[in-house]
Amino acid sequence: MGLLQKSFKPEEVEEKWYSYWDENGFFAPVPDSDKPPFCIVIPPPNVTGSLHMGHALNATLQDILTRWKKMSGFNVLWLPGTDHAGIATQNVVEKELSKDGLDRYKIGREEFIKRVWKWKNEYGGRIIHQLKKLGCACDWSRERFTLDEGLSKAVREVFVRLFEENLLYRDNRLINWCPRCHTALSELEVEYDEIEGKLYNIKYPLTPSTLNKAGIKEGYITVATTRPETMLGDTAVAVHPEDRRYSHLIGQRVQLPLTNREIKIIAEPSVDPTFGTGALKVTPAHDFNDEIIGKKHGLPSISVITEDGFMTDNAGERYKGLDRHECRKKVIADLTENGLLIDKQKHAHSVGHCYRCKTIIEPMLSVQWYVSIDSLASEAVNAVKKGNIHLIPDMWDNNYFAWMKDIRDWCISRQIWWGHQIPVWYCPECRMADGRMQGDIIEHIFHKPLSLKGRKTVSGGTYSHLKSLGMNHSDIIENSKIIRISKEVNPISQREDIHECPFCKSGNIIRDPDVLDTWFSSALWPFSTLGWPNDTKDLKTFYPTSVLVTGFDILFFWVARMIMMGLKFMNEVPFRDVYIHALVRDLQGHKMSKSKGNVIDPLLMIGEYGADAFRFSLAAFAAQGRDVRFSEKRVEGYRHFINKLWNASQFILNYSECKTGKNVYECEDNLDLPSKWILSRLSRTAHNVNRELGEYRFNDAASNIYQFVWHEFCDWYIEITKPVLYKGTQKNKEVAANCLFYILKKILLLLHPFMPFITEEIWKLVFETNSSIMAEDYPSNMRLYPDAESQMNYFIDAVSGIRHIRGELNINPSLEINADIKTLSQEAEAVLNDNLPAIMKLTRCKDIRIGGYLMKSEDSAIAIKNGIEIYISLGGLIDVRSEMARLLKERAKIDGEITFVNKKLTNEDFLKNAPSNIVEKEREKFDLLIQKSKKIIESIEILKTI
RNA sequence: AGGCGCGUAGCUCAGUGGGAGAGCGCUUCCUUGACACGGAAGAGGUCAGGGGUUCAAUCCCCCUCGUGCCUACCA
Repeated sequence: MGLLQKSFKPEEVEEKWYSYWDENGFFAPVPDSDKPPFCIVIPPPNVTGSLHMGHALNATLQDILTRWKKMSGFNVLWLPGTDHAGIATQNVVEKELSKDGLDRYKIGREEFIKRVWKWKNEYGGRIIHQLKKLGCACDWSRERFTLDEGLSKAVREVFVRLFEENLLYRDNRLINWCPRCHTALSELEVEYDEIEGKLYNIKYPLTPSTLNKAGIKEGYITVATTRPETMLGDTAVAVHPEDRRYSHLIGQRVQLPLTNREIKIIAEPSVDPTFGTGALKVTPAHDFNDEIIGKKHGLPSISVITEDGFMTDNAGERYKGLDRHECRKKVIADLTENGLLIDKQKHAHSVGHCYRCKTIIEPMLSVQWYVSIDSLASEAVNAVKKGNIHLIPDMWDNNYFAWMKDIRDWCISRQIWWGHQIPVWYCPECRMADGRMQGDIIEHIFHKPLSLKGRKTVSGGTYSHLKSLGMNHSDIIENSKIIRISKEVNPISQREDIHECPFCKSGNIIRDPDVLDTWFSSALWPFSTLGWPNDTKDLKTFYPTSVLVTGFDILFFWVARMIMMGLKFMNEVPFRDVYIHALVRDLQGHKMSKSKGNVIDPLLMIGEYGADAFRFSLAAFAAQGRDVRFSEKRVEGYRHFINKLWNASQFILNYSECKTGKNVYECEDNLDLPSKWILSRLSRTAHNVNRELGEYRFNDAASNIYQFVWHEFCDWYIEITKPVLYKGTQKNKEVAANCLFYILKKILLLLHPFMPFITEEIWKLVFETNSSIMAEDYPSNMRLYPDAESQMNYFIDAVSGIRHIRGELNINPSLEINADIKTLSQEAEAVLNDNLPAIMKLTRCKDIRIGGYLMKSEDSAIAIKNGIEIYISLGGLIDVRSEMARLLKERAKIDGEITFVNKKLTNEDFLKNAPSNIVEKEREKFDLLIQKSKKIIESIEILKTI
């Protein structure tokens, strides 16, 4: 029997037990098991990530479920992995490159991807390592990565099938562009922040012909804008058709300032006449609303900003090449100089930022790949409506439905290199319907201008043009990047890489340079990780998975898309339940972020308090539907709980020679009241914990166990067994020890999902076994003793009654006293008589008489608890009456619990005789109480007559 | 602007149509043979405010205020 150390040292056991479990296969499901399956796929953290509070909460909850289900007779798989996190990872590696003065174009695509893999292999395992520190029971033999071979195969299969079913298309439209990350983003990847900007009022002069027609010499229309630089790409001014101020100008023309272009004034009902001047400049190439107006009115789109955020040639000689922010200043200056800027006002508006790098995004016209989402989305809505998927808590339903209703086609192409390259090829040699070569509209730009045979320098051009200059296919591909593949070009999508055009057999085919949105591969995660598109055993066993545990921040990014893809490709939902947990905030309720400096590092918490205490805290914090304000103080509190458990175990261990190992229920007749009581309480606790875990009420489950272990088992039962263990008969000792060990065992089992390490440690030490606690059954369906539970109340009332008086009278705990207890029932009297030694021990009484009043002296006091009257005698040490009076006056206490012998002081009496220093407020309070109770009595009477 | 939440003890938060709770903090007492990371006894709340439904409301409904998030708009 190993003796326990003085205190529990988490750092000494966590590593040991984790590798023990892992090496002995406790984390893996059993092949061909006939147990029911239970499966969770982890929300794959970014390879670039390191564990933050959100991950810690997320992983802890999954681990609790995993371990609980495993112990409850399920064949459990918790499948781990990481996400390649396209933009985020590419950014990290690009930053590294820039330290060496390099960029990705200088080293080329192939070399760059090699470097990212190298980075991934070196640093990508960090978060996995951290999950292990937390104790996660993931099956690491099944660990996946969104870019590994199998998942890439799944991605390609999905892409090609969607392509074949015409659910994918390319289109030239306005997208959110991050000039820094140099890629398109989906609308979800744009974060809107309110910023204090300026609203500029600018004069657009009417053209001479317009003035002539109107017969006036001078005139202008004033437009309001927050983005003056985009005026260089304006193609109209729009006013509301019923706006009287402007109705005479509809159809007329204005001179676009700072350019030599004239634009039309159009009527457009979506213009809000009350905003600004009521006249809107229309820039279809750089604003989403303007794009809609432009399409409606057949306006041209003029791009004035490049992919890098600089002004294009279209912006005019004076502005081309300027940074977009610089250009704004210059435009303002020029307008001011020309007297065209009327004024500028402060104006708060929200501006989109890249969710990866926080750069202001730019609406930009470009050709991208899209998924037609409507049919997929309606199936996904049905799955939740029909109850095939439950969102928990269900308040998310509305959000989900609302978002799915307004969903737009999903832009899935990204102009970066790290990711799944789109499995599409284009043949520049094939001809289009109109007879042109497709190469005519595939445009290249050279990495650096190239001299051709010393006579000409080219910086780029269309594929056909470059060929006509004598360049061959590989010259073009190797020295240039593709800047545009027109949407007219015919894409060829294939499951296997192709090397020649299936139509004209040309070997000069060009692969689409873009990669897929990271979320495209994550959308397949629940089935791709189980082996799809192969028909694997895992897929058969574990799909659909049981529950997805995730934060609401990726409900749309990820959860909704998994539902769509799961339904589309597996014909079945990817999971039954979606448990949506809260966000972890700091104590002030702010989001934790590096820039705010309020981040709490989970690993520091584990180091300071141990993984068990930290995990238990997270579980206790995880109330549904509310964000978590993380308080380190509470973690400290739960570390105390661990210490309590450790010490209780140590105490029990001291009496191991007393136990016989007999099943406690076999000798049921020998069980005393407290033992039956604690067994019954244990049973109830286990029942509640099982129910609450099943309902994802982790905090309730945690607090139930906490309450039971500390305030029932330790505070009462252990204390009650002490006199038996110290001085009891051999037989009584045996019964008590058997019970103690039995309950400790069940407590460890109940706690294991929450605190895996300490429970395994104590398990091994106390029960001297070679088998793991993980292999045991979770407590459930134990015997209840309802009579014992109610009878024990007499015991507890008696003890706490005596203690209450002692406390109120400040009787020194070392002082032994006498007590007389009068009960109102035979049952109570019997219960107290049967348990006298324990009661005396717990209350430090030298004598307790039950049934009569022995000491009705002036020097005694009573407490009344649930029908038990308790008198205690103090041996003349204290003037009880004056002491009581002092206390009562001091606190103006009116609950009637404490009073004098022979003269029960009711509330009414007390107030009648109350000294004048009892404030009027107390009297009012009392009156209110009387009224209230009278009302209640009346209403009950009424109810009876009804 | 619309939607979804939240407002309960000094702090962090549970909770319920009939008794107002936990942890931490605070006060008093106690080192008694598991544990001072402990034990015992306490103080402390108009359950945001107002109205309604009900015999009965902290809980259900409505309004107001405060606060957070999501969606949309923001020329």
